[in-house]
Amino acid sequence: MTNNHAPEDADTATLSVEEAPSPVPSKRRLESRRRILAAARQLFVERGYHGTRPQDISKAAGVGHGTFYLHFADKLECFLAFAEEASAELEKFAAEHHADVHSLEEGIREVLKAVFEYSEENPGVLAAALTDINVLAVDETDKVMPVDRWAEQWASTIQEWADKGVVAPDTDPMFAGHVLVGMIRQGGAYAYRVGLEPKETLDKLTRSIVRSLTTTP
Amino acid sequence: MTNNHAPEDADTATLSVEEAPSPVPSKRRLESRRRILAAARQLFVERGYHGTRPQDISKAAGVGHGTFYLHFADKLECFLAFAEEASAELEKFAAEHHADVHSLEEGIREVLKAVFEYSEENPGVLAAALTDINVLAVDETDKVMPVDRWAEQWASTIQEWADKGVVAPDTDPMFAGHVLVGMIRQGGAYAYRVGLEPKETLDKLTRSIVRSLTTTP
Amino acid sequence: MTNNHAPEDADTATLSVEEAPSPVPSKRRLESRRRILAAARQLFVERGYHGTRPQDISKAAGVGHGTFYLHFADKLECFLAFAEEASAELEKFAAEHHADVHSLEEGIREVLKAVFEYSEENPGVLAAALTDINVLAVDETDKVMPVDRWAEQWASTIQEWADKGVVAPDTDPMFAGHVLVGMIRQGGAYAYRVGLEPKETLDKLTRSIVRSLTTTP
Amino acid sequence: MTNNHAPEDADTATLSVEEAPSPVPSKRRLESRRRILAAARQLFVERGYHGTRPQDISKAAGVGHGTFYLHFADKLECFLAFAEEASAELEKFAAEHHADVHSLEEGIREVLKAVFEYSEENPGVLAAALTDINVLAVDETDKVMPVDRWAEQWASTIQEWADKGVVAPDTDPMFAGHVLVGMIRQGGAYAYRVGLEPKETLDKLTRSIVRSLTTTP
DNA sequence: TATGAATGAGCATTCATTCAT
DNA sequence: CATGAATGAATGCTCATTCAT
Repeated sequence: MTNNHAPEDADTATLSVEEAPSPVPSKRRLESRRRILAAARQLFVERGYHGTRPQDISKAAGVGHGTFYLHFADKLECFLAFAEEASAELEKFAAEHHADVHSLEEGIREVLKAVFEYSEENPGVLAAALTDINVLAVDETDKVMPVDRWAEQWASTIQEWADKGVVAPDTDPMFAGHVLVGMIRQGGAYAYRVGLEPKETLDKLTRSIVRSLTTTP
Repeated sequence: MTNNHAPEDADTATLSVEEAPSPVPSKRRLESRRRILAAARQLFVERGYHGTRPQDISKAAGVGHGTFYLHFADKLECFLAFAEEASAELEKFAAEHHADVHSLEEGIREVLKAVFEYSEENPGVLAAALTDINVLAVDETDKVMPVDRWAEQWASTIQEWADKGVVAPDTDPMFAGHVLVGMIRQGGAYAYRVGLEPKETLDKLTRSIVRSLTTTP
Repeated sequence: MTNNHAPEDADTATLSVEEAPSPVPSKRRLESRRRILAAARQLFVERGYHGTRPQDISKAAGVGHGTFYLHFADKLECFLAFAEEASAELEKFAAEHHADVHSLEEGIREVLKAVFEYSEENPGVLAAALTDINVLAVDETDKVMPVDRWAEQWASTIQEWADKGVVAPDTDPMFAGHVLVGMIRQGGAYAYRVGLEPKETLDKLTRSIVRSLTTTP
Repeated sequence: MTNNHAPEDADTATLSVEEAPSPVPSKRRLESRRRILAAARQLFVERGYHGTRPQDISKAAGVGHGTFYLHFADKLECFLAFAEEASAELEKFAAEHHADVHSLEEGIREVLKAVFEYSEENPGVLAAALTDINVLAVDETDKVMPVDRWAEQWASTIQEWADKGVVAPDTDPMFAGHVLVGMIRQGGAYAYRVGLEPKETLDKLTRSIVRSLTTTP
């Protein structure tokens, strides 16, 4: 079908003789994609998925409308790329802010702090990126929601803590990861909406999460 | 609740002695609304907000397309009515399942049990009804999301517990209410997706929530 | 005029035994019609033909929506009844204001004065009533436009003047009647829009019309 | 004139060095617009504003429905473009037919002749183009009606005559311009409807107009 | 005679995507 | 590799009119 983007999933492209898919994505091409993603990010955050048209993105990116489809198979793919990007950024941000940690509480607080700082520097980005996929498109149940990937990351962190014995032994890391993401999401949204102090939000959320993971003997 | 939307207030200039626009909403009218809401519920659950057209609802309800707009000003109003309905049902369901409760844990478990039982009897309804309003329509920020109303209900329950001294004194009921809804939502969705046993889900969620609200001395 | 509206076209109703069309239009029926027409007048003036729905009229009249069609076959018939009413009113108004007239100029001035006074007492009514029928409905070419009836009235007045020899002998009364209505319409609309003094408008229009009808030897 | 309607101003945030949205409106684009306008003209004349749907225009123009909205923000804008076009055509037509003129009567006769000839070559176009804006859309009072622009053109012509002293000194050019348009409109419509000879119409109308503007000492 | 709930063809408009250049 | 004009199925909604009560 389309040739430049995705469809051939790594292993399937073997035979095709003509059209080697340009192994070195020319500088111009990369620049286009960068501009489109930047514009998409801004618009998805400002107007939401349904309020943003591919045309708007192209225009804001300063490229032709057709160029959009040179880089993304459709609107959803573009959104997922945006979500991915935000996710990666957050992870990097969190990694950089990883102070030395001596307790569970400190660890959680550090990560949350990174999340909130990222959110302050990139307002609205997380909220937009975590949008539920079911609401974006019907019958796309195969695709993985960004929010779930995030939960899985938390799960593995919790697993590490479990290995160290700092969380309650009856904790199911995967389940806890998802629950925890729910806490951050809903709690963060509420705090933002009512204008709660970042410090206070951090305190309250940390406390809730730590307690939900531990049991004092 | 209100549904007789009246685009024109129409004080009608003339004398008009009697007034009273429609004090008794006629059996036929009520039946229409009932059918439309029932169809809307089914379709919103099956296909989501964006996958459901007013026409589909009307057709499924067995009424004319125009009749839809006799009862709801627009699609969003219809969705909110559906969400409201589901919310009320859940509340009633929970109230009925209120066993005698002797501890915080027992209390939370009872409510969660009601929620999960309701969800089993009405699969998908809660997930649909809790859909984020920002994703439904752009610039409808004034409207209250069902999920927030639910959080507020939890908040008042938590407040009662706080008055009894069974939750940690440093608990902010409103914040905790939202956090708790996040836990249920995300945890419930995860459990449903991976097919976790209801009993197990209930145990895990109850444990997480109780811990998040208490601190053992 | 019409009461059971159109279907039996006066001469065709001879045989029908049952349903003598209620030769004495009950008081209630007349009252309904009166209310509807009054509401129609107000709305047609305020919002124009296309901006007014039969429902709006019924509601403003304080009658059921179906009642509208008990009195008028359709919206257009209702509009024409309104135009007719306005036309009759204006004629009556003009007749009452007929001072003794000793010259053509005086005669024209008197009629115009009546028209403007009527317009001041009934703002917008004439403008609305004179609406071009072609703009109201497609393929209703058989119906007579109010504006044409008005032109014909002017024509017969001009004929009288011609008989008295006060207008130029080469005047075609019918043509002149229409031209004159055009002058009043467009001139009046302009004067109203730019807020010209009534006195001044009257002077200017009278002057133009008198001149257009006479030739000084 | 302007037609590249740009719903979003879209300063596009990013750098964007080149700018210039579409300095040369591509041949294809112009051709599309031409076809749409031609189709619109035919349909507006044949069926009137309310009898013509954007879909009909697109279909008749042989373009997709969406293309219509690529060139006009909405139906009204398309109609106004049509009216503008007709107006410009008429003006050009009149300018070309400007014979040497030695008297007011001759001048008026020449212009009217041009108008009637244009109307004969383009039947119905003037009638359609002069449609009252209030009848097209409610609450668009800001837009200038073609008929008013025409009146203003007449006004300036009358002003020129006044400067030469060939019209009565008490003439208000602006008012007279509007009155005169009323005469042409209504008189022309009447003549067309009853099938008056063009020559005769021209004579009668010229006579009326000349007289309305002059006073013999 | 009156009602008002119901109707459904019809409307103006949008937008994700394609394709000729 | 890029463009932007073109597309047309689809959408949410209206409103003149009917008809069961």
